[in-house]
Amino acid sequence: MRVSREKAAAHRERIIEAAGALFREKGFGGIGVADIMKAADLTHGGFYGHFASKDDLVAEACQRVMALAIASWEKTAAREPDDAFGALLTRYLSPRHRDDPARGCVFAALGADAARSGPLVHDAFAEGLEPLIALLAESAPGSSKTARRRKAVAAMSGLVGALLLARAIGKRELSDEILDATRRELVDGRGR
Amino acid sequence: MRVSREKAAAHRERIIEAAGALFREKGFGGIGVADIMKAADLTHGGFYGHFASKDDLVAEACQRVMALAIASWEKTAAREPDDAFGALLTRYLSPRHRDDPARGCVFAALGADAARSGPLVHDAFAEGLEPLIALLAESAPGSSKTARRRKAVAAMSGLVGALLLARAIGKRELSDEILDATRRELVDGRGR
DNA sequence: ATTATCTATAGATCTATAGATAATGC
DNA sequence: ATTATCTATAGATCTATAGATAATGC
Repeated sequence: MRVSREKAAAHRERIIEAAGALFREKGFGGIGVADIMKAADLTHGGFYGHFASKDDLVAEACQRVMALAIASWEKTAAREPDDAFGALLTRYLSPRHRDDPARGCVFAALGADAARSGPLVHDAFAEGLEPLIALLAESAPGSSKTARRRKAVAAMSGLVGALLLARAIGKRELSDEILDATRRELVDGRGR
Repeated sequence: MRVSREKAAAHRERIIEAAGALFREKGFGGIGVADIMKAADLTHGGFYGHFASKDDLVAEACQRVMALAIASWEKTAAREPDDAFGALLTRYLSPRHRDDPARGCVFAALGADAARSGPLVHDAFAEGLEPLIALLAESAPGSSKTARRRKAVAAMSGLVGALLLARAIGKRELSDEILDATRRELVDGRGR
């Protein structure tokens, strides 16, 4: 049955939200439109009233997740004005983040999927990454702006790689070591 | 028609080799058994004489790729005995490596896929990662064995994350910056 | 009258298997 | 006789669409 224009807009939001979590958990190809609609409490066929295609939803869901990530990072940085760099890194490299990919970093969860996607997703990822690097650069150590930028980019690489590796391997011990060692090198090794 | 026992073993190798490249290029779910067999110049149905299931091949192909990676890293380290650490990092963070995922690092290409796989693949990834870290630790800077190990783990994170991000984003400029900045931080920033 | 949603299904694709075929190797 | 490979297909799943339904909003 038909619903109001307002409710339809809310349904669209529910689809995007469900997709954002399910894509991160299972990959772009690992979850189908029908299951996403079921998670949003809607029927399969209704999907194509909201989106032109699954790819369309992929791009939209990624953009949404990245916008939320930027806001979340900004909040963390504002909460710890004296050590935003350390706070951001420590939060990112927590076991809690490792164990909850559905609500975590989209680059670690879907970076490889994005590399295999079309230019639409490629560009969305570039536009989502830039603000995070810029935010890191603000509080990164270094005497010049260039040095801070470089440190921010390298830190971002370390974060994403550590989370990816920590999730990929089976041994809990090595997984914990990866998070700890990367955090210590990036956070404690600042005084150069 | 039937072939000799020797040729059948060679066919098995061809399947593993084709799978190693195609999985890295398209992901575990992005390529089917039929296409892998076609790449190995065999017919679809013959697959199940060589492997019990697609998952079986996934594990076998990953193990093969990781064994080759260890040998390749050892060769690079041996070729540059005075600066194995720098040589390994520079080679890994090259545009050439970024642009050829089918023959590149399995952790950057399939880490997220592995995280979504069963314990068989999880364990294979852990066993493939450990030797690479150990090799890095041999030539990593640091006064103690513990410090070198920590640096090796953090460097591994930086490598994998940089490659993943460089491939995920569309903008060539930012992609190049990620490789360069991570390399400079990890290689040049050793003198602590 | 318009339109958001639902049911049902077409068409494509993918894993796995069954049974036939033909060359190897005891 | 054994067995590696091939042909053909069952059964499941996935994207996308067509047509019906029913509530909204002019």
